[in-house]
Amino acid sequence: MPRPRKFVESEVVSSAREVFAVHGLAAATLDDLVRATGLGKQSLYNAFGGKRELFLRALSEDREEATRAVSEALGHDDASPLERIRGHMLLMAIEFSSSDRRVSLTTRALVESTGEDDPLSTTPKAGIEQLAGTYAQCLEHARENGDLPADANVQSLAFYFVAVTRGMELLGRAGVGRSVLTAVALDALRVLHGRRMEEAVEEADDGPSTRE
Amino acid sequence: MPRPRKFVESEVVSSAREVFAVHGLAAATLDDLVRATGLGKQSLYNAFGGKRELFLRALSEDREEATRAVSEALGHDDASPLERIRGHMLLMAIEFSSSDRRVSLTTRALVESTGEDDPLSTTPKAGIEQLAGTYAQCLEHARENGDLPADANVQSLAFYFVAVTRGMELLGRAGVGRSVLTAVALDALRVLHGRRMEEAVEEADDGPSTRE
DNA sequence: CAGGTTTTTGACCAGACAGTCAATAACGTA
DNA sequence: TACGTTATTGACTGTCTGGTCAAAAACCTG
Repeated sequence: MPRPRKFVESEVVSSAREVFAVHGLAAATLDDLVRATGLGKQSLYNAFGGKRELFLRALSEDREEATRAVSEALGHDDASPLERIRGHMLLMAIEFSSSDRRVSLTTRALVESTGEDDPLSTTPKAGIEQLAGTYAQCLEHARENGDLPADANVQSLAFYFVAVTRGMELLGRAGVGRSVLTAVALDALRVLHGRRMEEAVEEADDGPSTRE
Repeated sequence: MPRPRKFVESEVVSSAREVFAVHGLAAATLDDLVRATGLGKQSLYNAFGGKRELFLRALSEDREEATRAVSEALGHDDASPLERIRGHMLLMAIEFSSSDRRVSLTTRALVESTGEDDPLSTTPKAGIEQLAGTYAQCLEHARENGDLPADANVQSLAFYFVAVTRGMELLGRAGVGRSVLTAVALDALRVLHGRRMEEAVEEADDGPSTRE
């Protein structure tokens, strides 16, 4: 009997996520969100509770999507584990050098968080650990395959890849060019292969210096 | 004959930098700055022009200090170039896992910037390139020493180290523990050495998993 | 088709915030 | 010691923001 909602919650969260990815939590105004989602202020408030809560929802979605993306990229067995990681890192290089001004909500939350027990800090931390777990799984397979030395520390390597990815995101935001980012990704991968310098060279598509 | 200032500009910038490092540009209120610097609003305004301009000054200082720190760490010839980089990365691991809630203004500026031509974006970009230049110099020495293969791409490796450092900063902010960060740093360094797994293990001080 | 429940709408509010103004104070010099 | 210059002080302001309220609307069921 109650009046039904005119919106789909997940769609609203998606739109909000877009806004937050561009502006961040503090800089995004409620009006930005109202405009982007199409809902009225009060409806937003009824459904989510406020700007911060909405951000938290968007953050969860962001985390889920990131985890899913990495899981998929590393999960297919169309290639060896190491090749999958390679493909994934190269894809990230391309993504992070796209010109849109988006920043992952994980990074945004981390930077805007006010304390270690702030959900803005704990959620990203959990996300990072989950992501690292996904990498670790793939790396473990590689180790079992003999593609990685038996004494490889799969755990720390997993966090290493998360760190590199985060760093590449920031460099991309700074406007560092695609070729550099790709080279960085290939450098990062060399940790897994020992010394194979040639690869880094053959891949870089548009020269090693940044556009300017 | 004019009335002299009661403050030293560089000290004010330093205090402001502290505030911005904790809160960021948007979230820092003018009152925070007034309290931290000891100046009145109007004095701040006279001397610098406003919050944003003050941030830009602090950002410059941040960039200079970062560059100087890396230059010094990589410049001494008390050790081989590669050993210097190693020492530096391990130091970063420790620094980034300290519990203070500071974030480099470079990272903050990048995240809060609104466009690629925004000084909040261009300054960090220049800083990153300058930093990469410093790394490149050190790596070049290593290459000349024969500590690096002749075909090593010193340029991209330099950006690689900047990226890893940035990533470690973010992980530290998320509360990832010192041992993990140290292990990450050591993993990152393996790019330079080929495959030497043992090092990563012997160095990690308090176990490879994060505290929780 | 009427009633109950919830959403929507749009006006409203109190607080905070960056920035300004005008008056006062402090200094060096002449 | 008086004057000109610049710093300081503290009160002021207009705007914007997140959040709230109350009335109207929409839907489903009985």
